[in-house]
Amino acid sequence: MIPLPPIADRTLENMTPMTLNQGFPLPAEPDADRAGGKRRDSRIQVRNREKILDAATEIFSMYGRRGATLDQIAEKAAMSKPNLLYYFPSKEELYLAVLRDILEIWLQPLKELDERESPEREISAYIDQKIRFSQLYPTASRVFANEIVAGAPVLKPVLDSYLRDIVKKKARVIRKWVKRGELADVDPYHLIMMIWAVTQHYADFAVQIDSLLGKSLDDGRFYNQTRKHIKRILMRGILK
Amino acid sequence: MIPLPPIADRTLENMTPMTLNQGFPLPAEPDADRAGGKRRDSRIQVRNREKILDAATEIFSMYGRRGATLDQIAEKAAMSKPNLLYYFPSKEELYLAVLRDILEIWLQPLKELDERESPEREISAYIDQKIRFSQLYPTASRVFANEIVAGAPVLKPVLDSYLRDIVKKKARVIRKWVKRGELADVDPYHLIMMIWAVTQHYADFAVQIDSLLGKSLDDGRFYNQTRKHIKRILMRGILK
DNA sequence: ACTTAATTTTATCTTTTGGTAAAATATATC
DNA sequence: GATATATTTTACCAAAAGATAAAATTAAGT
Repeated sequence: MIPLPPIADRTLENMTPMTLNQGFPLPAEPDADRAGGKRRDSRIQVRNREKILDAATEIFSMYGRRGATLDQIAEKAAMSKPNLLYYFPSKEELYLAVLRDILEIWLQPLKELDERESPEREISAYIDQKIRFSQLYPTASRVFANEIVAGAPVLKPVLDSYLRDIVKKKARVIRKWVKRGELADVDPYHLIMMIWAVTQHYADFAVQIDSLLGKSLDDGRFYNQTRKHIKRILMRGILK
Repeated sequence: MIPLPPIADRTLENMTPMTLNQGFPLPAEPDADRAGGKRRDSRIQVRNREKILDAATEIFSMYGRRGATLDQIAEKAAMSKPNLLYYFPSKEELYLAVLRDILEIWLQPLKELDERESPEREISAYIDQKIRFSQLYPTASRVFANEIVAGAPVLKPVLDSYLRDIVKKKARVIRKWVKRGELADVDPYHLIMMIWAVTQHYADFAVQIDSLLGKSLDDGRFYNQTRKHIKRILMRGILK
């Protein structure tokens, strides 16, 4: 992951898992609670689970939930398939674990839209965070995209409940800004969709962008140019 | 497919395959040219190939190139697997055929950007065409999205050559508008990306939109609201 | 109606894949 | 250093999946 100077103090990187994990709606792992005598979280456990999750993210991003194979993931994680299955009991569980991790960081920024601040500041910060996510976790973004494009076979319940509620709440915030006359008369939902679409595009369709421009968000200059350009057009489009 | 009144005379529907097929850069099927004695294009051929392509589009859109299985496609097309393989010699060939069909209609609208017209008119028409594509061919759009998200394993060469050239040409058109002072100082490439991202989003992430809004582009009212909203924000963002 | 060619079905083969069993090795604890 | 526990490897299995062969059926041309 490419370390770039944080844009604001409200960055994805310095959020603790604790913060992120609050109220997360995917069924949590049974976790074989520590009371059961088994020591979890040994150094080796942590390291290997992480290795596997990284490998899985990459493979799932390229081949999708069904197309990815445990053999590929195991190879990328430099371990045998049964060894991998020692850490995650099945492919489906592994996929779920990957999605859980992604959603944690994907959902966070939206929650922070604060009606007490100006829309200019808040929406600008939101766009920053979204595009930063695209830069920091492009493969994760692609796994997510793949899941949604495929019809959200696994995430549908989450979209229908959790995400729906958050977005509804934030749509109200945007509507308030409009009523206050701080924002042009935009539909909150379409605005949010637009921001998602544009920012995620640079991660999800990275190959295309690379083909057309020979650039990626890894390139700091391109990253900033993209960020500013998106913000310029969108902000112009929605501010009064 | 939902027939809606055409927006302008320049619609996707009334373009002939002839028009679309010009210069298309994916290796064409061997086609066992008719000279070889074998009659092609019997009624039954045409009907079955179409049935298969439709089924394949749907299955590939849900499971991706690797995740889709011939059994699923055959079932959806209501024929046996060997029978399917009688029409398309392999899964890979079938996937290619599907992509070919999609690209034909996907690429067309961009080619029509005309510098002699006003950017207001041309970009507006372009957005219309793109969102119309999302409405008419959402599953096709998803197959394409899947291919790109997966890293364009099959289409990469096309992106690197054909698409690249078209986009470069059209970027020049946009740049000309900017120089003439008819358009704000926008980067042509980012503008094109933005239009793609926003318009395709409504097809590719349709489940998400359905979860959040309970609507889809099939709904004529929603279609028009979306179209106008996108155009309002984008046009405001880029016009002088 | 008869013959030829096109289409479809049945049976089958091989490879890939998710997953298990059990033995072997390494690690930690006393 | 012995013992228990955690981790890894090897060998394997059953189901799924892409593909082929060849027989059976249907349609077309005369």
